[in-house]
Amino acid sequence: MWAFHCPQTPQLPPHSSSRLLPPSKPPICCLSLNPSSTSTISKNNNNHMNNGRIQSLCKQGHLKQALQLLSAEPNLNQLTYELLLLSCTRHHSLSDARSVHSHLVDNGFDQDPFLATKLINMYAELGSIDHVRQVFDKTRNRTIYVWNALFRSLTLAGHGEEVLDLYRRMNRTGIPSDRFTYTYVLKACAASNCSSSLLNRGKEIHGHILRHGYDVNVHVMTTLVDMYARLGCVTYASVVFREMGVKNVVSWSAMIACYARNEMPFEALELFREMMIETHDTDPNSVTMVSVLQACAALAALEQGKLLHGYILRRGLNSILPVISALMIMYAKCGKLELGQRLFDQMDKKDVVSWNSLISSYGVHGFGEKAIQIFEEMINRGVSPSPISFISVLGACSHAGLVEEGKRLFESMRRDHKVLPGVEHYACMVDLLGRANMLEEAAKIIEDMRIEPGPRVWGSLLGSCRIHCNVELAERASKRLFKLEPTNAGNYVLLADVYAEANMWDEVKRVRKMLEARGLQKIPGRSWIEVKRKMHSFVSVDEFNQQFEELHAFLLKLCSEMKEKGYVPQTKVVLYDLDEKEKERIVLGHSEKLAVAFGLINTSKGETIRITKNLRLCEDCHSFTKFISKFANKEILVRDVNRFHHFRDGVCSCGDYL
DNA sequence: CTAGGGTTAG
Repeated sequence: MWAFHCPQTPQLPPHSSSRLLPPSKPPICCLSLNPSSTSTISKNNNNHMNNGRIQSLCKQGHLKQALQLLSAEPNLNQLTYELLLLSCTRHHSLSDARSVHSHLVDNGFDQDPFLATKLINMYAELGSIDHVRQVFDKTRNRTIYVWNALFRSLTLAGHGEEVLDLYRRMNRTGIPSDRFTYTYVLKACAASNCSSSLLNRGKEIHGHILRHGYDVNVHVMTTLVDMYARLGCVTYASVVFREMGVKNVVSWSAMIACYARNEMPFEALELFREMMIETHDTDPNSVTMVSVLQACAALAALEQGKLLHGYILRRGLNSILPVISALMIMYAKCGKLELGQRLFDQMDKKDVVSWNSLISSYGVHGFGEKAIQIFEEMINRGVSPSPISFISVLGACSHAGLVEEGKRLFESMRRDHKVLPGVEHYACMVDLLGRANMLEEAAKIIEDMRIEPGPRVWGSLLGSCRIHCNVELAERASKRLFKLEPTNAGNYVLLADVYAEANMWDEVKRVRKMLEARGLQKIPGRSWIEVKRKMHSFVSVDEFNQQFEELHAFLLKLCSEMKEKGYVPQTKVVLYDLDEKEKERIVLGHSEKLAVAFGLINTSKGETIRITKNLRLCEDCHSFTKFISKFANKEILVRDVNRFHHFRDGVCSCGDYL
């Protein structure tokens, strides 16, 4: 039904329709106003000089002098006000903006929708959202430009929900949206913190877009892909993407980024390949490369990553900072820390993200002291640490068990660097203390938090409780977590792990029932390995895999040999109360061990094995792999869902903190 | 006044 909208083609009136609006006349007469034949000019003749002088002072950046003329000049025209407002924006001066605004009000220009748009954009730029709302509220003639300016400002300031409410209001007034409106409201849907109601709003807007024929607009459709991507609806995103008639490099990049962001790195690489093969006029650019590199990093696909590096060099994209950061991280996560360091050393310009990338590179490899050292060097070079610098360095402390250093850095962040701790930082601290078995202190940190502890924080605590088998605290943390993210299966599994460790089998059963009752299930374990530039995939106890028999026999033999040398299967990871032999059989069928076996058979002597997993590495696979790295003298790299393990000579870079 | 990207983590 066309309740409030008329079906219309997206052809739009030129922006300047209301540009030369005389201040006090009602807007209706302005719509057909011909800019070249208006009374405005003759009216302005007598002060034409002052307008001209103020305008040129604005253009030259002399805002203060322009403002001095302003006080003695009541007859300014629209263009002069526009230039004054732009100049205030450029000078970041809210007080000057206020005085130009009130001058404009005094002279009856405050109902000019063109200037209202400019005022809104200016206040948004100056960070004063209250003034944005005020201008909007006082503007009676709300053209689509005025609405769009409001939506844009509120969206950029993170007031997504408010935009969606206002969008409803606009629809009720009967003003049709244009292509800009759609991009802003879609962004507002995506920018708000994920909730299912937002997804419904997004779908509703999607419907409006189709009904009004805007599905031919590349910008609108790309934003739609991105919205679904950010809300985690990969399927919707890909349907929209596939049905787009015209795609450009931005649309392709948005879809590739969607896969990379939603833990589907395979699909990201596959789509990239498709883009390379099937499009003739859309070459990937630096933005595309960044997402593809992330996918390689997630898969620890070093060979693919090296090919991309070559391509980046050939295309001359190798001096773009985001590309280099992404390359550094890719190399680090593929176990080639020194290659990332070399890239860093060769950069002639570095920004804070380059530094952060290096810090976290050392962090994931378990080199905590080195990470701190780089962090300090960054500060000494005059680069201010960002919130993420602290997450990176605190994460590194936590991996390396550097409790005191971590505390010291946490205290310095607000005091010395004016960085306010966010939930992520608290999560790092909880992790740091929790891993070091200072669980009470970790719980205390949460109690003392001034902001609402999110799922990350409670998740850190639960994770630590699992390591140190603290049933009581684990129950407290999971209670909160089940409320905050009821559909995250991982939390239930963690709690069940704690109970199993404590031999509380009835409780294990109870948690499993909770999972089932909510229609959730443990995600089946899956591992990938790159051999000769090809990825091979394994599922736990995968009888359908053609090589399963061979691999399983190989593992059985290996296992018994290792047992003689002291390997003890960690069967407690099996969450069923079965007998020991059966448990051993189950853990030996874990996908990661199949991948390790495949790697041992199919790689040459000095070659590193690189494996990726969709879940956390289980304790048995971890100790098994540690053992093998010594026993078979193999370097093995495993990329977890949330961590990175570099096994060498019987030890792991994670320091046994899974 | 429109669209895509870097560093983080249980």
